[in-house]
Amino acid sequence: MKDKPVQFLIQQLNQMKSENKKLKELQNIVYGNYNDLMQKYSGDELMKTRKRKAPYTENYDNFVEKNGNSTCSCCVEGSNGTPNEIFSNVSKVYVRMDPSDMSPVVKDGYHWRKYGQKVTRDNPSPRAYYKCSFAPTCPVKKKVQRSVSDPSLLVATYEGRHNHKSPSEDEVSIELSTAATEITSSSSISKSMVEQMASTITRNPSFTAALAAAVIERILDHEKEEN
DNA sequence: CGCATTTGACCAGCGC
DNA sequence: GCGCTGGTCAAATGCG
Repeated sequence: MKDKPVQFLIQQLNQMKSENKKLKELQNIVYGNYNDLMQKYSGDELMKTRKRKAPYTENYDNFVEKNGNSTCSCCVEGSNGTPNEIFSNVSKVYVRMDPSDMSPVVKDGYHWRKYGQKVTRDNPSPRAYYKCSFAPTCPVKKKVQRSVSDPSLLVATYEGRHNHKSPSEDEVSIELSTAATEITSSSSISKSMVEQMASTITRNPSFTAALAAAVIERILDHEKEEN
């Protein structure tokens, strides 16, 4: 009886490892695309194409199509500590939304305060501007706008780095550690309870997005350490 | 009543 | 210098 929840958690762990492997493959694709871009444009040429000092590429539709990722719920792009400063501290997250859900909200586990909205020239969908409100000193901002070619795809552009942990990351770790404590300290825990807990966590869109955000953060931290 | 959101005004960068 | 555009501010408004 006691082994079943443990086996279930091991199964979940293997599943997470599998997903982690997929994320690594995605990361390699992103770096490949990034290197292609860097070869095509020198930093000066890239800046010449910018009306403003936008520190990132706008060509996210090409990115999605290149990877044939039309059904993925979440894709990431971005880099840090690269030789070219214009790409630093900026990342993009692509979130496919339910077509019936027209609210331009990306659930990524952080708390955001909307401070502006603007209709831009190249996209009829309004662009929303958010600041991280979880920590008063957190400098992170994000812009959220629907893709021109695919209105069900939300493009969230993050600028800066969080100087605090993700709230949802805390929640998830608390839930997991609580489950682990209960499993090891009690033999009466039911399998259905564990399954329900795992199901609740994995079906939560904010968990998925928060996981992606956490992976990006780890990658950026790793790169920063290497440089 | 307090907080978050909305939205028009304002500012700054860029091209002409 | 002027107009266009993206980004930010802050007063007004809405909601729990």
